[in-house]
Amino acid sequence: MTLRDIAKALNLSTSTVSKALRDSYEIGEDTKKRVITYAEQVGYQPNTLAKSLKEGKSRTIGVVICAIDNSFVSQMLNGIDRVCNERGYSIMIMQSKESHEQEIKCTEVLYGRSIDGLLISPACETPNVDHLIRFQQWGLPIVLFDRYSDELDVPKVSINNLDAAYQATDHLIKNGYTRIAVLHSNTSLNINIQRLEGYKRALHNHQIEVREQYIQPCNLQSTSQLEESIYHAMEKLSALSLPPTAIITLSDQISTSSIPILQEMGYRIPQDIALVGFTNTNLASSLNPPLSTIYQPAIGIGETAANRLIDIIEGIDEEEKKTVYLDAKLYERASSKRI
Amino acid sequence: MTLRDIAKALNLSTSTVSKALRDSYEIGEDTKKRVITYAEQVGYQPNTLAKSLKEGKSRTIGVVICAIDNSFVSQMLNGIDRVCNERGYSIMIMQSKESHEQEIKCTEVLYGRSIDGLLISPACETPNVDHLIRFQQWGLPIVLFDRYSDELDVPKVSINNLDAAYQATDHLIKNGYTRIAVLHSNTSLNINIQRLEGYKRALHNHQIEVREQYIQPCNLQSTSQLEESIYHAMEKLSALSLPPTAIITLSDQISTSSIPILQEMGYRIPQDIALVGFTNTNLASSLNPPLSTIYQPAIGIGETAANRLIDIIEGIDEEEKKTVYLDAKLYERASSKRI
DNA sequence: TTGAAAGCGCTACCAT
DNA sequence: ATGGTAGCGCTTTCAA
Repeated sequence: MTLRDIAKALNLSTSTVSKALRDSYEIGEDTKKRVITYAEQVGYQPNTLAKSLKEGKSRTIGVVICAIDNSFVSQMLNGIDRVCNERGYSIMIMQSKESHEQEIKCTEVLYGRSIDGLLISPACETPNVDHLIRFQQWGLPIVLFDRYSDELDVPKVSINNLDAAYQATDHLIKNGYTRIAVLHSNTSLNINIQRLEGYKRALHNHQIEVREQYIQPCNLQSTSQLEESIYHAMEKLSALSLPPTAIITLSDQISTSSIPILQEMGYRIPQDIALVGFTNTNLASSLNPPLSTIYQPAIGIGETAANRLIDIIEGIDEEEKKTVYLDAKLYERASSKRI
Repeated sequence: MTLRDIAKALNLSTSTVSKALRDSYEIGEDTKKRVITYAEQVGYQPNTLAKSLKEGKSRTIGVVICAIDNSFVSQMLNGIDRVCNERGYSIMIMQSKESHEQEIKCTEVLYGRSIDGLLISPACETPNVDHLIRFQQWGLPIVLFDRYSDELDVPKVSINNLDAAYQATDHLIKNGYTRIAVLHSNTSLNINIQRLEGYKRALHNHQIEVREQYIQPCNLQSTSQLEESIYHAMEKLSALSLPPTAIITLSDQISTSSIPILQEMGYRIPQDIALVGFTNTNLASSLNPPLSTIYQPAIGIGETAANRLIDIIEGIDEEEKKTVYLDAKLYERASSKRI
């Protein structure tokens, strides 16, 4: 059922029908009524593809994330989705699976599908943004969310990563822990660098020496590689002459994967090792023991990023380059209590 | 950068360029090379919109789920995504938020966006499928996954719901529990009916009377309503003259929401109340106590559904109406151990 | 107030 | 082997 079909049936021209359905002032009330009634009756659905092609915009936003099946990520997507629906945009989600190559493929597919803008949280693997710079030069609006890189001059939405890691570390120190290790994402993405910096700064402010052996990278490429790398990191840490008495896991993926592994390895938490994790799972308080967490405003990150991107697309953004940092929140629970 | 731009630059016609890029036998090798080289050099990206409009297919699949931020759902989406990527389709995901009205809106938006097919897991609210029947009559291929309704004559992919609930109930009975309550999704969707049926059949096979007061509906509309309804259900159950000694939660949403609530209400698990939950969270074994679960092959459900839908779209499906039931698996953990 | 026609970028048919 | 052209469904300008 197309405009032409309606036009033929009502003995009108397609342009009249088009205008009538868009409630144009040019069309008489009676004609409008006739058209609208008929269209409803036959269940006319405008062809968005044709409209998009004609108008040069698709009202579709591309979203690239590392993996969809992660509580933090899916909450951000929820925020993005809410805003996009509200403002009349559809989203096309693709997963980079932390692979740089895959990420490039995702962006190319999305660009080919005429997205009006791109929301992307880059893969950990190689924080190279040449492909994004190319798309930016071609005029594609881009907003980075959660993970970001300073190499790309676009709006960014994230949290106060330094502060979040500082809070976690400071909390552990105040609870009597001084030998604190971190499990991080092994990427030079800003988000990771900043979190490591927050960790170091907290140690420094408490006159605690930073030990490089306490800083262990994890491999996020796949679940199995992540689990393996956490296992190896823990083995390395426990083999140290001064093994750590506390651990901070710097991402949701690492946190949720670490918990079962630590338990399997026989660590008692917090007696053998205290734990604070960056994670948004709503099961944190139900874990054994309840997990102290750095909780990020995931929905807010998604909403803010989507709103900013659409603002840019629609040309109503003022300070478009300013990065927005939301606040993460520390929830103190038993996994990091003073012993 | 369009075909015409390339054609102009190389002094060719658009049709020649089009054919050259699609490696047509009609085009000479040298011309092909010239075109391909130039296209790569200027970073030509074909306009998928135009292609879709022309060809009458978008290579896009619409996916409607209740909510994206749920471990089970996001795992299914992961499976769908994998298959779609592999087979050259993009997906457009929309959330019904368990609202029937919202679900209709989702399907209409997706249909308007010229999807080639629809993967849908209907909302709990009102299992009315008239809108789907309409789309089906208009020729839109549809596959139901996870949740399904017999009212709609399309391929379905789910699990052996009756068997899954039977397993959970049987397990509890064998561990000595006879007063077993269920928290269910309050929907007449097949999936829920079947699970309740499995529960009843297990009781029956063990000569245990089915008490209707033990069967409590929950309201999935929103997180807060869900939590409230679980709370009320538990209050009702504990007020009974013979309160239950075990509970089965019949969906991922209910399971993950129940755990913190039961703990807050002061129930000791399994001493005061044993628990078996339908859930795919990978934190089940890390909970306090480790949670016995019915684990569904979520990725497999997604993959199977996506493959069947694409088979239908591409006309290579044979037994297209047969429903596929995958097996769920019971993991026995401490939350339901014999006391 | 209504209609004719061009054109968005692409493919496919038919000429050359 | 290459090119011209119609047309996918829509919006928009200009004419009637």
